[in-house]
Amino acid sequence: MEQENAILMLTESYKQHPKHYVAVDCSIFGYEDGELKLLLYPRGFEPSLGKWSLMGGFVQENESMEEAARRVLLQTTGLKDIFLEQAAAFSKPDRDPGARVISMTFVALIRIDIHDKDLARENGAHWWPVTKLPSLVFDHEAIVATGLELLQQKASIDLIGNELLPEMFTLMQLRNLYEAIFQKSFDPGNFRKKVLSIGSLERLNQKNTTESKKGAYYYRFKKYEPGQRSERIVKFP
Amino acid sequence: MEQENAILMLTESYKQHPKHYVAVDCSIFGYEDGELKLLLYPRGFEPSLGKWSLMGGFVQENESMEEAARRVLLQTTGLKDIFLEQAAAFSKPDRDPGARVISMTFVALIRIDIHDKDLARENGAHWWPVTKLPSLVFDHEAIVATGLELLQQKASIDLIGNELLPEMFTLMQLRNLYEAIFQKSFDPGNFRKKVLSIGSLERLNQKNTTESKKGAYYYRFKKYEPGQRSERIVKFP
DNA sequence: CCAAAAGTGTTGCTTGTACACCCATGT
DNA sequence: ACATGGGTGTACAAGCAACACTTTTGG
Repeated sequence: MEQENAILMLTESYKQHPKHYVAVDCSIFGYEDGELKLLLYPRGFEPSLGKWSLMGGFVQENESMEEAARRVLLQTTGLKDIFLEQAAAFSKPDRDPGARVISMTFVALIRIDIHDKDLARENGAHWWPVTKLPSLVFDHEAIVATGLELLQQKASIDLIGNELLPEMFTLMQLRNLYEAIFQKSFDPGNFRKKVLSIGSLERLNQKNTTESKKGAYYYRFKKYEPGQRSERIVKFP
Repeated sequence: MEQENAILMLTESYKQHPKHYVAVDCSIFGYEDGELKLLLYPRGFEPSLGKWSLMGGFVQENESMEEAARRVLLQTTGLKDIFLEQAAAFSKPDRDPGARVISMTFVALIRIDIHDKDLARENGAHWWPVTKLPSLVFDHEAIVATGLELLQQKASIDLIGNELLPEMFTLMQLRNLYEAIFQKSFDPGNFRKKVLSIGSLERLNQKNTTESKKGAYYYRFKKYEPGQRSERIVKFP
């Protein structure tokens, strides 16, 4: 602690403290076939070589944790400028049996349809439905659980589909996404009214006729306009 | 990244990565004289010796970040078993000019009336009203802002007074606390009904007569009983 | 008596929910 | 024609904000 070594009062005073490996681990969520999915990798090195794992990497000297996470995302999905948010830190000394590694975890949301599938395949990546996850390395199951909670909390105030759905989507697709996130079903009529009342969606003049006979209007998220912040907050579920 | 060095496939593979100083910084909130206050310290070593700072410490080899934060809290306030929660990580490479330090930040809530005032005085600690904070070292102002947001969010679902008020308190005291946290005023009648509807307070048979002529019943938080979780969620503000 | 806080009641508005009901159309 | 999803309307309950009103008692 500081007071014990106040005598030094130098940059030197940092030096008596230990340094640690610091990693970022990303819970990468996507949405496909009506299911919320998580991108997992067979771990590429010991310990636990080959077991399923979140994608992660070590924080380098010249980068922040966010930058490290973006680097990892770019290297594994080919995507930049994606939704990425800090979740929680995991720091039990023995959480990684290979070495003492402190891990900051992130939640990323991506559109499965536009990520680089070749890059993912190269790394042995696989999309797992969140309802049927395999057992994971170390404490990664707890990390995912925390990330999923954050996602639900986020979705309950922000209307997040933008990050997970294609550019244009029907309200049924948005509802299915929310049902996948919250693992419960919503009344179609009420969901429609709730979601439209927020005012952040705009209806297009095209219809999707593949999922119903009548055809459903496509919607998309309005471009974010500063100054015109959404007043109305709607809580799910 | 992992795949580049899959050849190693050894614990050795960690070794090519840099290590970092990892610190914990605590936003310690208390409540006194109708104001929400933050505990600050004059920094004890260079750089920025003497400037106001959050209390922090470095994570040691054998402890988690939570343990490090609890150690810091114990050393500076004499309190253990207090409310402590992870907030956010701050990791810009140049955030601390003395060295590259990655900081995990925590929010702590304590009852000012029971903390060790001698210990605090010894370290030069001072309680500052959150509405009149001095300028802080490095990025600590951003850390406090994040912590305060977390506190407000917490208070808007959990009814937190337990951590900040004395054992027994009147509803007016609780309301004043909430007004200090949210920096706005609440209708006394509505606040009373809202807060009692949650069902986590119990009325005692004693009255406080110092703050009003009529006298107001004291309340306290019910002991947490597992199984009997509060169903009702009430949102503030 | 009066000011000030304690405590209760009333009213009207906004939301959420359950559910009925018509529309359009591919099979 | 009918099943399926699209889309709208209604009716009721719940929750909340605003505010009126009554109680108590020290000064």
